[in-house]
Amino acid sequence: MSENTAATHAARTVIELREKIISGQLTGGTRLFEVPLSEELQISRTPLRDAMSRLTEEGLLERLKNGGFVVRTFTMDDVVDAIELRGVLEGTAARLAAERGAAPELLSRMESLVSELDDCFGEAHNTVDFERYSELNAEFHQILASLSGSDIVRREVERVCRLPFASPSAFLPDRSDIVAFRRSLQVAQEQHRAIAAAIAAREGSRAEHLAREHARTARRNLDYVLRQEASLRDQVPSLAIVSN
Amino acid sequence: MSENTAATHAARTVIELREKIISGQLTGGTRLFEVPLSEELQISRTPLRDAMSRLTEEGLLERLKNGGFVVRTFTMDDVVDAIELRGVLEGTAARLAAERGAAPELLSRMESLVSELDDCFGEAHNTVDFERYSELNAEFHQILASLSGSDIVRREVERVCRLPFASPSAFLPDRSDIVAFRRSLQVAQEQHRAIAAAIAAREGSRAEHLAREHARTARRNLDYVLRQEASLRDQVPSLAIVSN
DNA sequence: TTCGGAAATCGTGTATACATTTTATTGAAA
DNA sequence: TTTCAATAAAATGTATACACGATTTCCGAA
Repeated sequence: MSENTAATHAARTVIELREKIISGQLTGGTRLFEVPLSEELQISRTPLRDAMSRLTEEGLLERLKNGGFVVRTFTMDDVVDAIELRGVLEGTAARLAAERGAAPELLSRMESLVSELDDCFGEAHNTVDFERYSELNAEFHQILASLSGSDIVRREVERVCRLPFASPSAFLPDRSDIVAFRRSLQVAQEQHRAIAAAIAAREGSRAEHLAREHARTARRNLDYVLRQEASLRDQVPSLAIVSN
Repeated sequence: MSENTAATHAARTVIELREKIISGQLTGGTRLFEVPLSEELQISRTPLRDAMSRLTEEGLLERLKNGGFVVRTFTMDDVVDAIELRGVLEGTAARLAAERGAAPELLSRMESLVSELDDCFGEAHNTVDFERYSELNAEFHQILASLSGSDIVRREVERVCRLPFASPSAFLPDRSDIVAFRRSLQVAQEQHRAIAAAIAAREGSRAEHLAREHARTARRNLDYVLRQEASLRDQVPSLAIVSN
């Protein structure tokens, strides 16, 4: 039982339904009928509709033409495209930050994040503090989204990152025993460093293309999961939402 | 009774509120209180909330932390950034269409649109069929969004275009007597031709940068309106939503 | 005067009954 | 058998009453 202590029924229902969709319990194309679902969730139709509407804003549901909601269907192509799109948008955030100049506090925070990320790699070859890396990585990307000072750009970057498989943390490999994965973390960290440096040096085009390539690290990990070790797929929570 | 014959009260209210927001009648930051607004619109709170939720999906309203909705505020910086973002996203659509290959029917439709757009320019120097140009231009951009075959990309391109000032038709100048405007139409049309050619030739990078530059035509027109003839601003409907 | 807190007010959250539309079913005629 | 229309059912649309929470107001005490 999830001890879900949100203020309102609608907010709690958003969390419950989101969890069921992301986990694959509610599969793409499933229509959500108000009456049976509200009975199952033990709330009335009013907060349920509110919750479904918010999940539509979030991109997890779609409205049907003549009323009603369905769970949005995501294919593996969508995953690839969403990652590409994150790269494009983060690249734009990076380029604009470089061209227009980044806020000094944010830029220096980004630079110290790079140092802290360095510290996640231990002396021994295959020790990495994943939990810490993951947290810092999330903050790095969040700052990148804000760094250009454009609300419009930040908003759209954060929007695409809300899709579970397009999030910067979606394919962070948590198994340092796989050589390819450990190396990809090191490559990604070098990209973090280069992105921060390019922005600081006002090198817009370089910053943009670095950020794009950085997103492709996620795609590379995805490809590895799918091609090299298909059995891994079921262990990647981000992919539970994807239709087969 | 309003001439607005939508099926449901909610749908009609979406249209009414959208119109009031876009026209500047409801200014950014205005909070929409449910009880008085529902009385004014002569509907109950239920369809009103539904309508406001849909307008939030559309990006015209925002949800407040403790409930309620406000009209989203747009600054002139937001207009510039949204145009830039449209360029980035249309550029991505163009690049992917080139790299992955465009559907033949769509590509040939795009090519014939280029021809039809040519025909909008009359023999005489300053005659242009604006209405037809505007329609064809809208279809060109709609096809561009779809041309990569990626639903994710198409969806996000169309999303940013939904902001009234970021639409490809937002700053189509309708006065051929102003030399700078007439020339900008001709430049834009040459860009249409080049974009279609680059996609057909599978030149991804060229297609991307052409589409970006094409969006900057809108920005150039915007700058002209603001700097050269400030008095024009009130005549541009797309800018009514922008705060002063 | 200033601060704290109780009470009133304002506004959204929720449940529910009923209306309307959409979709499915059924049966008769071609 | 197929098709169409009438009808039943299912599902969403809408109104409304009441609950709850947040905010503001106002009064009394320090």
